[in-house]
Amino acid sequence: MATTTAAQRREQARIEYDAFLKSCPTNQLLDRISDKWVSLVVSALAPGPMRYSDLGRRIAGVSPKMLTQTLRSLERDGLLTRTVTPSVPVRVDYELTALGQNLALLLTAVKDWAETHFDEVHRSRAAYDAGNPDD
Amino acid sequence: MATTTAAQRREQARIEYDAFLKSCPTNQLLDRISDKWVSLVVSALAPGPMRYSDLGRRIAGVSPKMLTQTLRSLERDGLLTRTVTPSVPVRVDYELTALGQNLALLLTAVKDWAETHFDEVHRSRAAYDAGNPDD
DNA sequence: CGGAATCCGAACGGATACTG
DNA sequence: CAGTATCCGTTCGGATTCCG
Repeated sequence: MATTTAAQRREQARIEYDAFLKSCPTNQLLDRISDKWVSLVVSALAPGPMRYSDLGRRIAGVSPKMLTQTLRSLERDGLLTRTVTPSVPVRVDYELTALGQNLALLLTAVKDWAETHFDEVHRSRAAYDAGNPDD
Repeated sequence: MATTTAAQRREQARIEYDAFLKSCPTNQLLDRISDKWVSLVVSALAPGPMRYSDLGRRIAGVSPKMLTQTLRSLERDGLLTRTVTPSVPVRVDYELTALGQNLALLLTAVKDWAETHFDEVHRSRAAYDAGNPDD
């Protein structure tokens, strides 16, 4: 019976471990906000409310699918509100909640960091690549 | 010749646009640091240097592949240094650079935010899901 | 110990087309 | 205008195996 014990133990460990990971709130939430589109959307909405197509134009490179998907998840997480105005052409506004504004401060800081230190990173990259040309 | 113009124009626009995106430093770098493993590794290394296997144990859930991959990209970007000590069993230490420490402050703040506000987010999620059970 | 290489399923994400 | 639905290539990332 020793033939299956190792595999079984590993499987068992994997299951328990998986449950542990799913129960770890930080990991979950961190994974959610560590998303490219999340950063961009939240940063874009930081100054004030914006319409769907305005967001699409401002963010540049986002597909309708990703934009909607990101907005939905942010709405679900209570980071922004979605307001539908049933005019002749429908109008939908998105606005950060207090919680969202809170997060925006952090993400904007990260964005600023990226802008500020990009040249350093870029130089470091070039130096690294010069050392390992065949990577 | 109008038959191909539309497609060609779209293709052309896509190429130009792609070049624009690739030339946009912020987007690039933001995408890089908006990574789950990057946050975790940088946070883990914030207090001080750590060995490869210590990182693997501390981060919990990272595969050797992802850990190495993340460490390599961070080293390439000049956010950490890799020091090999050729002992009998090889020993490799990873340590944040000044730039890495700098980023660590921000990412740790984000991590703390996630821990602090998780319950709010979780409640919001439950409420949202209650309203749209068949999503 | 600290990786590198490979395989492979799952998920991400873009393009397109259609709806209300 | 503000999406939704589908297709489909690309990437992510875990498991496994092997090397110095």
